Amino acid sequence: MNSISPIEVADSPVAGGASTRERILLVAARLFRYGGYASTSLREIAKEAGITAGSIYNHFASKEEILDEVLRIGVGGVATAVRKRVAALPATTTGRERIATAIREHLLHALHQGDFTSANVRMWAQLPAEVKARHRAVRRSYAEYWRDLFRQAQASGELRADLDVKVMELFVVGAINWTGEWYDPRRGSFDAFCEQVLKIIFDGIASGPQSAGHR
Amino acid sequence: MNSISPIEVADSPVAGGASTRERILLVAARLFRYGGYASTSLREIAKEAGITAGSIYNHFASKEEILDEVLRIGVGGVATAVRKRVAALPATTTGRERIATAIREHLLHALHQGDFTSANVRMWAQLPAEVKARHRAVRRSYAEYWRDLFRQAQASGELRADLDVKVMELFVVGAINWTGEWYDPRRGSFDAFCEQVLKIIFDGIASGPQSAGHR
Amino acid sequence: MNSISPIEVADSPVAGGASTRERILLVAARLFRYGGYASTSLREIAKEAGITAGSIYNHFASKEEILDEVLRIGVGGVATAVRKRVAALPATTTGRERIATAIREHLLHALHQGDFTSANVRMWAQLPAEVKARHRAVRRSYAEYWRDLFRQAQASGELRADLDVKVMELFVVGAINWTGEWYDPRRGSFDAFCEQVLKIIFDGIASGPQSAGHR
Amino acid sequence: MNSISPIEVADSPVAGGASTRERILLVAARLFRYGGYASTSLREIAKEAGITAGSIYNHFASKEEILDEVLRIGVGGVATAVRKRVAALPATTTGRERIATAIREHLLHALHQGDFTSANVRMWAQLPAEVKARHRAVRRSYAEYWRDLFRQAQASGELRADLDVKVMELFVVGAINWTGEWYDPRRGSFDAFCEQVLKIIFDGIASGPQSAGHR
DNA sequence: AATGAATGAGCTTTCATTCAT
DNA sequence: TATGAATGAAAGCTCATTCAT
Repeated sequence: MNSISPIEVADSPVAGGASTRERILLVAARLFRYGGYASTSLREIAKEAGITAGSIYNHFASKEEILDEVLRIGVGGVATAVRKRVAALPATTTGRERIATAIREHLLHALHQGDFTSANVRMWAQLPAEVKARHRAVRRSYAEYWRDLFRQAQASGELRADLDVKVMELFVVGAINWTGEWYDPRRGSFDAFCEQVLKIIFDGIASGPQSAGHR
Repeated sequence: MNSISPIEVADSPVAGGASTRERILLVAARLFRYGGYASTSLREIAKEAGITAGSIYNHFASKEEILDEVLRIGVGGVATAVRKRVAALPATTTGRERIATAIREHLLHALHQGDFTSANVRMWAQLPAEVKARHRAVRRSYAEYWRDLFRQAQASGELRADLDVKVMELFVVGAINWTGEWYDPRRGSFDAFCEQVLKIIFDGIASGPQSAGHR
Repeated sequence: MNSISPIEVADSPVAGGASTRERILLVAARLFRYGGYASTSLREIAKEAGITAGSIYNHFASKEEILDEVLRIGVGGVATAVRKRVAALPATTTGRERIATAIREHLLHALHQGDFTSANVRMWAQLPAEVKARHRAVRRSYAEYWRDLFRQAQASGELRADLDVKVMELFVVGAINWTGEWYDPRRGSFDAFCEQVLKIIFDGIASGPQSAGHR
Repeated sequence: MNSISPIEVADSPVAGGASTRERILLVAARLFRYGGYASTSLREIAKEAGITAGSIYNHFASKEEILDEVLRIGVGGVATAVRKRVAALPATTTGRERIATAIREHLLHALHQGDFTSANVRMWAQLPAEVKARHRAVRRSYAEYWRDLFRQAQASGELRADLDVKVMELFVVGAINWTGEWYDPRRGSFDAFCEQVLKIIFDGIASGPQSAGHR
């Protein structure tokens, strides 16, 4: 029923060339991102998509269906891209480099095709329970994917043994998701930014090799 | 007009002993946190505070004034507590330990008196511009405070010189703010959690002393 | 513009063989009957007729035109059938038997080709004034026809002289129209049912020859 | 929760003295009667009740709740009145006179406090299934009450033995309910009208003592 | 301080109707 | 003929806010 792949949608610009359905989704993602779900009205979405509110119903059965689609693309897009990129690495790639690749790819999506991903991150906590329920599986599976990356790297001795895998995953993925909220492309190249983030994550902010948290 | 200090409010339990005004704020913070601003109605707040919607206007001039108060307490509470705690450290304390202390105190607030802080974090990005404008000063000042902590520690050689101070601050504060979204007290003690987070931040997740991000 | 005779439509089954226009009418009559005019949407009619809403306008100029057609067939069908049947009676037929025949024929339509007739009965009172105005003539003429039947039978001494012809007509026709709302073919044969109704109408429900209503 | 007895409401005029809740009900009953449920808008009801649409929700939770109340009063009012009146008859009253009394009382309600009763009669068939389900019990119980009246009178030989009790009840009650649709008080006194109806029901329209339906 | 009824603007959604294809 | 997308006017309902009591 839904032949539009997440990536295609995420890639296409808000240009007039897009189909009405796509235009609605692009506009909705942006408005949801900056205004939230509840305070974005269908009239607003319609207006920016160049149609009237009633016409939306020729493409979506309800406001919630638009939300679902935006959420789906939000996680789906990143998850698919990350998995694909990591899978393409040579078999000899170290666990650490796998994680670095995943982080780079995730950042790329969160920052460059940001509306869907950011809308997802920002809205998630405040969505009605039933909506969350419909998307929990995909999210959980993506989280599990990351956890595996960490687990394997830890097992091979590349990651510290004194850290809980769950905490690492939640902290790291949460942190890089959140970069979308403050990243400013005008401050430097994306690649340079990426390397800074990777340094912090892998080696920390401290200069020396001291242990942290001692009192 | 506003005689309630942030800390008092943040400390007081939702107990019936609280004044009506305080009860409204506590309830509002919780509802804003989990449902967002737009989808939380005054009737809902009133109901949970044990009064009717009209009565709210005996304590606040508008819904937005409640929001303002919740936001103010949200940042104000943490900022004041962190500053106080760090200021109480002996003059000889290292920059690194100052930062560690700040992180611990911030986490304590974000996790244990969470509604105001979390509501703040979650809602911020989606607030109307004028609302944000009213609170930007406090937020900026708090961010500046952190940046100074980082700057000083970097100047004294305790933090890596190859990292941008701004990126460090935004990444670290963003990351610890976000822990409020996934931290689960049932998984272990707060102190243990804190130490894990400090380890990651200061020394990273990698086991060895390699440099990160090399390709 | 309207080449379909009422009877043909009323007789034809909902079979796929019917023309699109006929299918629309049959479906509309049924939906109007069970759901009323206002709450039956053109999309609903279209769907059950196997087309889309827009296509209806190739056959009817408006929803109201469909209504008009359904109403026309509703009274027209019964009226024509009753007149024809009664006219076919031998000249010697008594007034009473004429009325009995009319009742039987009317019941046959109201019960066996029920959608048009029942839709008519049920909707009439709640139709907008202008719609009613367009059909009042036919209805009035049919009512007048019945009133004549009663008048003649009363004149010939076959009906009681102490009853107002208008009251008789309205009461009797109203009552038999209403049978469509509760008649259940599973409770017995149509003929048996007819005879019961005729008994009540002509001779009443009382067993003896007492006068009614004395206090 | 609902302290207004059906009778009180049914009796009170549309005067400004009535409470807002009552005014809404009176207006709604009238509009439902003449326009049906679906095509009567809350704005319309509100306007005639002298308030705005939103205010209705201070008194009713939904449009359907108004409908429920109107329906409840519609059957409840008549049923209660009829039962009370018949119960007040001396024990020696004949079955026939009991039925006559019931008919008179029912007509009184259907014709003189007509909006609620007529709205009920007219709308019933076209109501959504769940609405009907909520009111079926009361209706059924009232029908059963009538059926008992007929049964007893038939058992005592006062009603013809060759008629089915169910058919009698449905035909008679349906017919007198329907009088509300055509009764015109300007044509004569209510009492005179009643007596005509009673004559038809008990003794039929035929003048002689012939049996009906012979061919 | 608190209430409950009222308001008016806004919301999502439905619908009859139009029209290019 | 039929379609699907579009429109604009409603609809039922929610909500922040006001105000007499």
